[in-house]
Amino acid sequence: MSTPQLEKTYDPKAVEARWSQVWDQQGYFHASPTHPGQPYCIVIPPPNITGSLHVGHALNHSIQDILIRWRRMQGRNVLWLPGTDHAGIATQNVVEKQLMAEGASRESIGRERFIERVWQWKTTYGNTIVSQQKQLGESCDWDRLRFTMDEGLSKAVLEVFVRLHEDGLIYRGERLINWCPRCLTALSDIEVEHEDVKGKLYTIRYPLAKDPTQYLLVATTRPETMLGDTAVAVHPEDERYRHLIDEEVRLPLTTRTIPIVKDAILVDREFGTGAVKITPAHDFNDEKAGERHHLRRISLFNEHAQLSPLGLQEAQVDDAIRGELALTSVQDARGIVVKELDSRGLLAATDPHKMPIGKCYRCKTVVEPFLSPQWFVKIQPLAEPAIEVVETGQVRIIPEGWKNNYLGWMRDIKDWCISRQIWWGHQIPAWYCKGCNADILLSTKPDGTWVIPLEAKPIVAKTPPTHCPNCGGQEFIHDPDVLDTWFSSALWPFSTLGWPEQTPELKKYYPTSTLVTGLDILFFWVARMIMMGLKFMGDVPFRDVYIHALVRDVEGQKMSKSKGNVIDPLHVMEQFGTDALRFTLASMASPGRDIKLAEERIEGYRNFANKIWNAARFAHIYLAGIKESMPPTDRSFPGLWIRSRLNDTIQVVTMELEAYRFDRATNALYHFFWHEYCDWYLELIKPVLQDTMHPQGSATRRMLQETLEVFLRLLHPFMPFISEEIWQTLPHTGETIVTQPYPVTQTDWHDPSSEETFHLFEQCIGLMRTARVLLNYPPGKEVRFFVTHEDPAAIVRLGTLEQELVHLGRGQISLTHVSQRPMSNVLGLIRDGVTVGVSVEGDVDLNKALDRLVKQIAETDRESQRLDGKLKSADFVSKAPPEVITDHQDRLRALSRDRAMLTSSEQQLRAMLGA
RNA sequence: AGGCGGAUAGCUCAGUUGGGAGAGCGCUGCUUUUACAAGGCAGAGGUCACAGGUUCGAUCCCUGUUCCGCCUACCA
Repeated sequence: MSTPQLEKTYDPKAVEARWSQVWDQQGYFHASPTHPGQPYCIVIPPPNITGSLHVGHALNHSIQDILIRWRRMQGRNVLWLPGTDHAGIATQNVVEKQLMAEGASRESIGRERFIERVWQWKTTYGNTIVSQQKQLGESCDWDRLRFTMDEGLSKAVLEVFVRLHEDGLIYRGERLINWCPRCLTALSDIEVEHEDVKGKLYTIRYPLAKDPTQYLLVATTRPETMLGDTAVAVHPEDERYRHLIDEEVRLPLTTRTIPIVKDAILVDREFGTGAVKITPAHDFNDEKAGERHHLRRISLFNEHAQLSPLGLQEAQVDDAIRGELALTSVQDARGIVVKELDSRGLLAATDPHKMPIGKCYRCKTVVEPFLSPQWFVKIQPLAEPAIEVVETGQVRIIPEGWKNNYLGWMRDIKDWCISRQIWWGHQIPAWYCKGCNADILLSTKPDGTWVIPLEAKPIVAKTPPTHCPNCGGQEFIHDPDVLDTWFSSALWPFSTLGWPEQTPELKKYYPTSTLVTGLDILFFWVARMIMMGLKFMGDVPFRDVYIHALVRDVEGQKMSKSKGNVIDPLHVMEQFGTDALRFTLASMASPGRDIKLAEERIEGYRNFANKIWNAARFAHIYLAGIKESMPPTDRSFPGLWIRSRLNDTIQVVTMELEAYRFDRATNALYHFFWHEYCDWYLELIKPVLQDTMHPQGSATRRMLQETLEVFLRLLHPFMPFISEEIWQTLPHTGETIVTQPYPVTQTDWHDPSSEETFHLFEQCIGLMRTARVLLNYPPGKEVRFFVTHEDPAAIVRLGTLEQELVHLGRGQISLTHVSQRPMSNVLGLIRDGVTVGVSVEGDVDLNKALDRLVKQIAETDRESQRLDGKLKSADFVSKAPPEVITDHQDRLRALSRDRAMLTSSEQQLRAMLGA
């Protein structure tokens, strides 16, 4: 419990450290299926164990924490389930680097010891991000922290794999897959990033077999793959080539001849020469074309993307260049092939050409289409129900614009390659009987890894088989591949809740409520969770998917370490406070727009935190006597007005949270507190508070205390630390703001009358202050004001505010009827019917005031003419709705009323200037 | 190539049944007054990208154009 003596500026560091510890120790975030209330559950998108908190996490987690704290305060049975994922390739890379530094390698220590090393690494470094999350104030149930390689989650993975296999939805196949020659593993389609590069388009002469003096011109961007061509395709309706169909060409640099086939799908007559080489083992389109024409697949490369001697042999490459080509990289091979074609007069042209290339999303190495046996998920049957639940709105995607993005991708989805040739991850639960597969299981790689040919018969089971059901053999080889990390992530919403066990948690919290994520993993993760959730739980994994923006730098560039434009959230939290960072991110989370984050914005909200802090300091000066909260009896204008505004703010914030409009919710909080509560309310009640004998004193102090306390609860999900810190110093019940009820609107707080009065008051004070500035009167100077209004009711209203007008206007106030206002030595300012006259004293420059009046008259005239023009239009009067016409008429009348006053005031000024 | 999004004040962005253009930051002037100079007060600043259309009326709805961004993709 902190003392009410608050420092002059808010120092977040000590406060944050203290409260994160208390919250955690007291178990306020602990969830239980036995708690009361409607369940509200979010599972965190598991950050990867090699990562540390970046600003994207900060945004993602801040939003979730806002939702979670808000729902918790609303009395829901809240569970925010944290965890991390094992990030197969990334983590393996990190540990391999460590080994390399020690002069060792994964291969040298072997699979078992390598995996031990990874676990060791995970224990030492894998929780970095978790402690950083706690620093951000995340109110996760940390007791339930999960990891994708945990025993329970691994059990779920086995269960899912085996059941999908039984259902025929997992199969082994030999197909072209994306292969990273650096990571030495397969990648799924979406783990490949496409990028346009400047390449070259080579046009090559393929001599006709029956007449080698004639050529077919073939264009390609990858000449080195021509060695593996098994056909050339032309369009069936292309007059240029129709006579060549079913003829053969001699494949340059080889001793082979290959057929010319017709293919309307592959060939675009407009592009290049209209003739396309088909290389089924090195291009995804060619693979399909090869199937259509029953072509042989010649795989040229080894796993390092070097030309393999075996491949060169199979391709019947000329002996003369085979030695030169063997074990060269793609780049080198290209040079050799092009040089060789050129020297033989077969290179017809080389043109610059822009083309897309695929890169590994983890290491940015150029990915090769590679022919190899892999495990796949047959995705179509899983995708169909996952499309339906989004179409019917059982899963809502917010903002809705992304829905089509999702549906489009899902409708065109391709089978998912789930096997990875790495060691860190869930090893595939498939075994091969040594006896049955004796003939084909002979080869092993240098590192001891078995190569499992496609023909091998796997036994898929949750536990290793003891004897072969076929031959009774008892020796087995475990499939060396591991599963794609996203395979286990796809089970996250139910595996973390205990599935396949039917735990109370699973029953209570599944389906979860909301998933908060960035667009970048909509396909990687969200789509797959929906498919797996429907398949294994028979229900959607979550009701709402909120997709937030990407955080970019001030210039709108993606943040990256190499560009040096990364904003480190921990540094920002250190500098400006965690609450400021959270509030900033929330305030910028407008739907459908990326966030350009600049430090100045965070500084601005640091100032907001400080403003709240100082308002609390102010309150403490006068709340010393109040030890417990009591219902306010304040019936004064400032109290009723601010309570009405607070009520409205509660309504807006709640509504915007329901709509996931964090930007608008924060704006409402900011505007209310700074520009209504501090600028007006606190200023208005100062005279009452400062007069210890004031009859309204007690009631005013209670209202001050109550409104501040309610505001802090309203603010808490957004700025958890400062709200807790201040709340603790105010009279309160309960031990923490974390579990207090979220404010709800109250009909008797709504007070339109005092809001209307305030509007009038604000205009009046505004004119008084403007007048002071126009006449260069010092702020402290006692000035005499004459306030009038055309509407007698408004004068009565203003009459009740005389004390307040005197206080904030800093001068004497005379409320008079319009006809009675003094006409000499007075500057009159007018706005919306309010007239404020200021006595002109001393030697002041009136030209500034005159300029303002002249300008205002011109504006008034312009607007009057616009309105008058509309009202004179027969079309407008006959077709516009009556209330719009009335409104126009009212505004025109008010303008001409103001104008009369303005010109009269102008004349007075001119008279004074002339004198 | 296709799809989606964006273009509003110097900057970052709000702005829904179409009817007087807003905020924050920055800027200018005044101001150290007892919650806060990380403050207070006042103020300047905008053909709502461009061209058409629908409408009595368009920042908003429709069509087209330009520019920027993102995603998807098999132009070899």
